[in-house]
Amino acid sequence: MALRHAVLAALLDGEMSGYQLSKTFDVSVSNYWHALPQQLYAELAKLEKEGLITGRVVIQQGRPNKRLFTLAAAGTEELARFIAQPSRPSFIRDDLLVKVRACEADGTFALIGQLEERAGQARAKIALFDKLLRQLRGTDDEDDFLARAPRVGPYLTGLRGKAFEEETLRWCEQSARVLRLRAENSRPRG
Amino acid sequence: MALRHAVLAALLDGEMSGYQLSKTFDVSVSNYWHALPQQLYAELAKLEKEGLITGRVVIQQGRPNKRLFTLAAAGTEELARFIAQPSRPSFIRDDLLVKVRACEADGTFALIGQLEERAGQARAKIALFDKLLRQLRGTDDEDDFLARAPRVGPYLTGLRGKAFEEETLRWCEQSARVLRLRAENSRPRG
DNA sequence: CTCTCCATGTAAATGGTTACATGATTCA
DNA sequence: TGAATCATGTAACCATTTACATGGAGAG
Repeated sequence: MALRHAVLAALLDGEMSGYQLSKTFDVSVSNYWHALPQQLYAELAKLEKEGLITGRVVIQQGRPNKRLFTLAAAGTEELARFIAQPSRPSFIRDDLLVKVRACEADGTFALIGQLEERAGQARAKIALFDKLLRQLRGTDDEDDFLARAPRVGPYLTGLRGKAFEEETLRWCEQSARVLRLRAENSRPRG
Repeated sequence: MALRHAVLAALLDGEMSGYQLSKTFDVSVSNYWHALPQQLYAELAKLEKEGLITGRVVIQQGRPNKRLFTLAAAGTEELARFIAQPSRPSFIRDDLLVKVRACEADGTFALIGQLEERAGQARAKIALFDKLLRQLRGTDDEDDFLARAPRVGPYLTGLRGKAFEEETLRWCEQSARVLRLRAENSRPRG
C-alpha cells in the first residue's frame, strides 16, 4: 500500500478536494501513479480518520459542496518516513506493448490504428507537461529555477513525465511505420 | 484481467516452463508488464484448464521436474481478439517519483542514494536490452531486420524498454545532481 | 436539449502481494 | 559453508476495478 503516500505528496501543493486531487492525478501524477477517483475518496477518508490529514467542508452555491484536505503534522512525518525507506521497483503495465510483442502478420491493421491513437495522446500530454513546467518556472530559466526554487519536486517529476511521453511518441511513430512497411511488402504484387 | 495475454504473448517465442517464464518477465517483459512467479504459475494452470495452452511434463535428473507449455489454437485466437480490442491506458507506478515529488530540503540525503541506486539498475538493464537486441537481429542491421524478419514484436518492445531505461538513467542523474547542488547551497557557509 | 463539469461516495467482484512450504545441485 | 539456481505451488490478506447512485449549473 502506498497510494496514501502519493496522496500525501500531492497535498504538499496545498489544500485540495477529492475531485481536484483526481484531476491532478489525471494530468501530472498519472505519469508515475495511477488511481481512480473512487480510490482517492476512500483513501482521503482513511487518512483523515488516521489523523494524517484534516478536512473542512466548503459550502458552495450553484454547485455541490466540497471537502478540502490539508496535510497534518502526522502526515508530514509519515511522508518523511516513507522517503527514508528503500523504494520498491517500479511497476509498469501496458496493453499496447503486449500487443506489439504478440503481433504477427495478420492483425497488424488494428494495431497500427492503436499506435497512432496512442501517439496522439502522447502529443497532448507533452503539451500539458510543457504548460505545467512553464507555469512552475515562471520567468526563471530552468537551471536557475532548479537551483533556487523553494520546491523542485513537482518540476523534476514533470520533466520525467514529459520525457516519457516524448519517448512514447517517438516509439509509436517508429512502430507504426515499421508495421505499415511490412504490410505493404507482404501484399501480393500486381 | 490481462496477465493472461502477456503470458500468451510470451509463449509465441516457444515452449516455456513457469520458471523460464518468470525469468523472461524479469528481464524483457518487465518493462511493460510486471508479475510475480506465483501469479504466473496460477495463470498457467488456469490457461491450461481453459484449453488456451497445453502442458507436458519433462523429467530431469539432478534437478526438479518441470512442465513446459505451448500455445494451443484457442490461445492464438484469444490473442488475435485481444489485439483487435481497444487498449486501456498504460499504468505506471513508481515509489521513487512519488518521493522526488514530495522531497523537501530535509530527507534529501536518503533520496540521492536511492536515485543513484536506480541509476545503476537502469545501466544494467540497458546492457541487457542491448544484448537482447543484438541477439535478435544477428548480423542484419536494424532497418533490414525490421523490414524483413519473420517477427519484429519482441525487437520493437526491446527498443522501447531500452529507451525507457536510458531516459530513467538520464533523469536519475539529473535529479541527483540537482538535489546535491541544492543541499550544498543551503548548508551554512564557513 | 444534450453533454460536460462539479462533487461525492457504496458494494461486489476481480486481481495482486506477502508469507509460507520444499529440496537437490552447483558455484564461490 | 553459505548463497544462488532450478522448480512448483497454496493460503490469507490487501488493493483495484467495475458497476451503480445522485443531481444542479452552464455551454453549445
